[in-house]
Order: sequence, then structure tokens, then C-alpha cells
Amino acid sequence: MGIREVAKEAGVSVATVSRVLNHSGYVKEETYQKVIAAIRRLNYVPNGVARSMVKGSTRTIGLILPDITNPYFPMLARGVEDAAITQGYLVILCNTDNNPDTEAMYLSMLREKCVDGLVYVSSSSSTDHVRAFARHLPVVWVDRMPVGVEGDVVAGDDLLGGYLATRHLLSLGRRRIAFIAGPDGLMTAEERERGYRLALKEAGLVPEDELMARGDFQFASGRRAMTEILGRTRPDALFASNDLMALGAMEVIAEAGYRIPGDIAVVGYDNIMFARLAKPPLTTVEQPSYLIGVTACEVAMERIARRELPVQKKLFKPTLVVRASTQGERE
Amino acid sequence: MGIREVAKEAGVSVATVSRVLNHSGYVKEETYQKVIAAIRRLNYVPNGVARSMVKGSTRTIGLILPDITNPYFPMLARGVEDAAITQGYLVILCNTDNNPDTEAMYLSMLREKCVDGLVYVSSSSSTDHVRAFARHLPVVWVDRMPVGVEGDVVAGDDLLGGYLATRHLLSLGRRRIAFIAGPDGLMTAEERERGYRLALKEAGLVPEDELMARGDFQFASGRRAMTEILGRTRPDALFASNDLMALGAMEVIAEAGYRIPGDIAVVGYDNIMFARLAKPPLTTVEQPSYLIGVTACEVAMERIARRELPVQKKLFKPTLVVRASTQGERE
DNA sequence: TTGTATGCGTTATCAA
DNA sequence: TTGATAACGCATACAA
Repeated sequence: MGIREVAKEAGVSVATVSRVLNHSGYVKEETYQKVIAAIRRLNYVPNGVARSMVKGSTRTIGLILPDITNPYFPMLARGVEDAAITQGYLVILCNTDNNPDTEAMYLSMLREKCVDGLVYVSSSSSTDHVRAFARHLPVVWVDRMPVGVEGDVVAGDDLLGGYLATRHLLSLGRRRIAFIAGPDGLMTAEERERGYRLALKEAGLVPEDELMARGDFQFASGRRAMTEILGRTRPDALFASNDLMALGAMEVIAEAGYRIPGDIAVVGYDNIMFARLAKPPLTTVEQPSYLIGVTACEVAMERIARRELPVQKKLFKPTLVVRASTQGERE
Repeated sequence: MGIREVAKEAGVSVATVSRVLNHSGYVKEETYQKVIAAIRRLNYVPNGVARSMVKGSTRTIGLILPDITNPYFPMLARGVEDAAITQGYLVILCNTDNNPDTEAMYLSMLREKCVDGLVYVSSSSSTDHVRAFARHLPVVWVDRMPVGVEGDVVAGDDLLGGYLATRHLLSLGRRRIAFIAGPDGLMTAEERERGYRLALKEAGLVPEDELMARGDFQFASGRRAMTEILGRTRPDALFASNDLMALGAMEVIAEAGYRIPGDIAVVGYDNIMFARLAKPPLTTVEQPSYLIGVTACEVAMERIARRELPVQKKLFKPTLVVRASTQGERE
């Protein structure tokens, strides 16, 4: 059953049915009621595909992110979806695992599906696919924008976050502050490291290689990195560039017989739900991930509506959440 | 640029272009190459919307769940998406917060968008909306099917899970086993409770009201429920019907000065990522949530392909993961 | 092996 | 205020 059957049932033309459906044009109250009644009787639902075709818009946005299973992303995704639905947009979820091939595949599928825009939590290299895509469609970059690509971006201020975390440890009198870096080439991770270095420098300290190791933002890599570090030196603090790695590191620290924060104070990043449940509760840098998601989606929808808008860059300030992993007392 | 321009560029008809696009019908190798070349030159991407219209299929499935922010769901969602993509399906994510109005809204949007099928992690009441919807479209119910609705269902065996958890505590010699129930009317929750009661009964015990409280599967409600229970009695074990509530309860237990598992042994349900990071690590019933997601999506795609297939019910056995919250030793 | 023409279910333009 | 009809971009039946 399509608009045709409804028209016949109501004894009017398809044009009239379309008008009542879209509240467009003039239609007599009486006719309106007839059509509404027919729609009810037939339990008619307009076909969005046909509508999309003629309107040139699908009211759909794609959300591309590394892995919804990573505890940082659900909040962000939720923000995107909540914002989308307020304007009648639906969101298609795509997990890329940071795999460029997977990214490329989703990109081409989304383009073919004619999504109206994209919220893109990129993580790895900027491929040509991405660049080409961004020319065709509104793309809002979250947390990271590949080099050489212009566009809207919504992100947390990771430089500031790294700086705050490190400053906090310094203010506690810690001087040998270990650092677990994130994936190489990932802007988010690099900025946090820059913040770390900046704070050290301000304090007249020099970052030492033996205090640093690299992880991939997963729990297990936090364990590995901390094992590495403890194997060659003895820090009095740790700043891990995300909570998952911080949690992994804390396990290793405890297993090695050190006390947190007595021997080693620990700061993470993200304030995922379980940071406060850790033993001891983890001091961390909180990002307003829900808000970031909401904002990214809003920017995307704005741009969809007005392609010629000036480029927007929105940076959200992180805040330090101090807990027992640095303070020694219960939250 | 549509198929027309490609046809002109290649010097053939649109039908031929369509044929090479779909690998259908016969086309001479030479012609094939010409068309491919034209597609490349024009950087042509077929319009999926138009294709959907004529094919009557969007290669899209809707995933409806309570809240992606709840740590149980990301894995499930990931499973659904991974399965979907293997057959070229995209998935639309919908968070309902268990709100019937929100469910109804998404349902009607998804129907209008002409998704080919639905994976439905329902939680609350079966509304008429849902029932009407299920008649129009393949729906696979995950973990719960509203009463009065026929259809495919993929779920964990919660009765068995509740039984296993309780039996484990009983085998440890515990006799006063507290229980934190899930939301009223939620099948998953009720089955776990049935398992609890069954095990008690088998052991010749009678469930006591003072040992039971109800939560809503959120962390905070675990705290509340445990506070309630400890306020009126003194159990020697706790089975919480999900990990989040178990974690909340553990906090309260510790704050009250009891030792886990010495005074009170604790078992949760789900084996979310952070169960093993809790202090002490939480014994829990593991559901193969990723597999459940994969399977649900596969069943949905099967039914999309063959509507007349017999109804499928797939129940996944849970397994008990024993950790220090009941055993007293490190994992 | 290829081309022509029709229809998918809407919206929008133009006439009436 | 309403109706007839031409797109929208593609797949496909049928003809050639």
C-alpha cells in the first residue's frame, strides 16, 4: 500500500495526500480529515526510501569510531544519537578497529547509502578515501582530523588535559613521573604527551626515556607498559594516557608490591565509569564525552542544513577528577 | 552524476552499465572494460537509495536496545554489527532507555526508513506498536520476547545462570544467600530469580523476603538494595542479578566493615569487563554477549532472505566464572 | 550481447 | 483548493 491506495480510499489525488502528509500547501479541513481517516484505516506509513530519493536526503548520519566496546565510546555514541533524534536523524554505527581497509569499506558503503553526513572518530592515518569522501559530504571530525583535511572538528583539549594531569602529580611533590603513551600517530595521544612534556619542562624537569613506554589504549597494553617501566627504573608517579591503561598499570604496580599512591601515584585519562570503582579509585582527567558527541552531531546537522557555513572548531576543556590514587584518602 | 552519465561516457546504454554494476546478465569483456573505465573516470558511485527503491530492500537492520552506555550492550552491539557487515548490511543504533514512547518512535522511524529487519533487545512492556511492527518486518528478539508475540529469539539461558550462581554459593556452604533482583517484569531478571529459587529449593531452603531486594540493573541501585538488606539482616552470601549491581553492593558491604568473601561471598551476572578488575575480582555468570549479538543478527538476515523459515529459538548456556569474591584466592 | 522502456513511491511544478 | 504529471536513479522485462 502506497500513497496511491490512500488517495483512492480517501477519494482524492495523490498530490493531496502528499500535502497532508507534509503539511505543505493548502488543503481544506474537510479534505484533510478524509485523508487522515484513510491513512488510519489503511494503517499507511509513507515510504522513506521514495521520499529520500526525491528529496535528496536520507535523514541519516554515519557514526564511525574505532570500537564501541572501548568504554570511552558508548557515551560519545549516546550523545551523537540523542542529538540526532531531536532532529529526526537516525544514526548508522560503524566500528573500524582503526583498520584503514575497514574504514574505507564503511566509507564507501555509507556514501552509497547516501547518508547526509558523518561524525568521524578517526584514529589512524588519513587515507585518500577519507579525503575524497570529505569533499562529497559533511564530515565532522571528533578528537582528530587527518592532516591535510579541512573541516569541522569537535574535540577535547588533550594538550591541556595532559598538562593538568602532570601538574597535579608535580604539585604532589612527585618528580619521577612515568608516562604511558598512546598509539603512535594518533593526535589525541600525542597531544596528551605534549601536555605531559610541557608541564615537566615548566617544572624544570627533563622527560626521561626510561620513564616512558607506549601502549595502544587497551587494558593489556597498560600492563605491558608498566612492566617495562618497572623493569628498568623506579618512578614515584604514573600518568597513563587513558584509564584502561592506567587500570592495567595499577594491577602491575600492586603485584610488584608497591603502594598506590604511597609509592606510586597514578593518574589516568577519560574518567570512564570504572575509574571510580578501581581500588584505589583512580584520579583521572575527565572529558565531557557525551557533550562532545552531542556537539559533533549538532555541528554535522548544521552543516548538512547549510553547507556554506564557516568551518567550526570546538575544543572542550577537560577537568581533573582527584581520587585516592593520588590523594591517599577515600573519595 | 548517475548511471546515465556513465552510460554516455562509456558509449553504451544504462542497462549495460547496470549489468556490469550488478554482475548480472551477459556483457562482452571489451564492453565491460569500457564501462569500468568510465566509472573510474567519473568516480561514479551508484545511488543506494534508488537501488533500494527498485529492489525493495535497504540492506539495513535496526538495533534497538535500552542503552549502549550499559556495559553489557557494547559487546552485543559489536556482535550484531560484525555479523551484519559480512553480508553487506549496515546497522542503525537506537537507544530506548526502556521508554515505551521512545521505542514506539524509533519503531515507526525504522519502518518508514524501510529497514529490512530488526534486532530487538526489548526490556519493558510489550506494546501494541511492537506487535504491529513484528507483523510487517522480521524481528529477532534478544533476551526477551514480549508475551503474545511469536517470533525468533536469541537469548542467554538466564534460568540456568541463576541456578549456577546460587548452586556455587551453596556448594561453598553458604546458607543465607541474599538476592538482588532486576526490574520487575523483565524476563531476563525474572528468569535469574527463578534459577535462584530453584537452587534454594533443591537444597531444601526457603527464599526469605528479608534477604531479597530489587534494583534496576544500575550501579546505584545495587548500593541501595544492599543497604536495604544489611539494614535488616545479615546474609553470608549475595547473588546480584547483574555485575553492575553486584559492584555497587560490594562497595556497601566493604563500607559496612564486612569482608568479601570471608563474611559475604558475592556473585554477579554478565561478566562485564570490569568484573575481573574489581577488588576482590568478582565471581560472575558469563554470557556470550558477542556471540548472542552475532547470532541474533544472523537469524535476522536469514529470515530476511527467507520469510517462511520456521521460527528459531536459540538459547546460549552461561558459564560460571569463579573469582576471588567467592573463593578467597586471587584469580 | 545490447538497448528501450517501464516502474519503484514520493514530492513538486504547473494548470485548472 | 485540487489534480495530472514529470522527475528522482536505478533494475529489469522484453525486444532486437
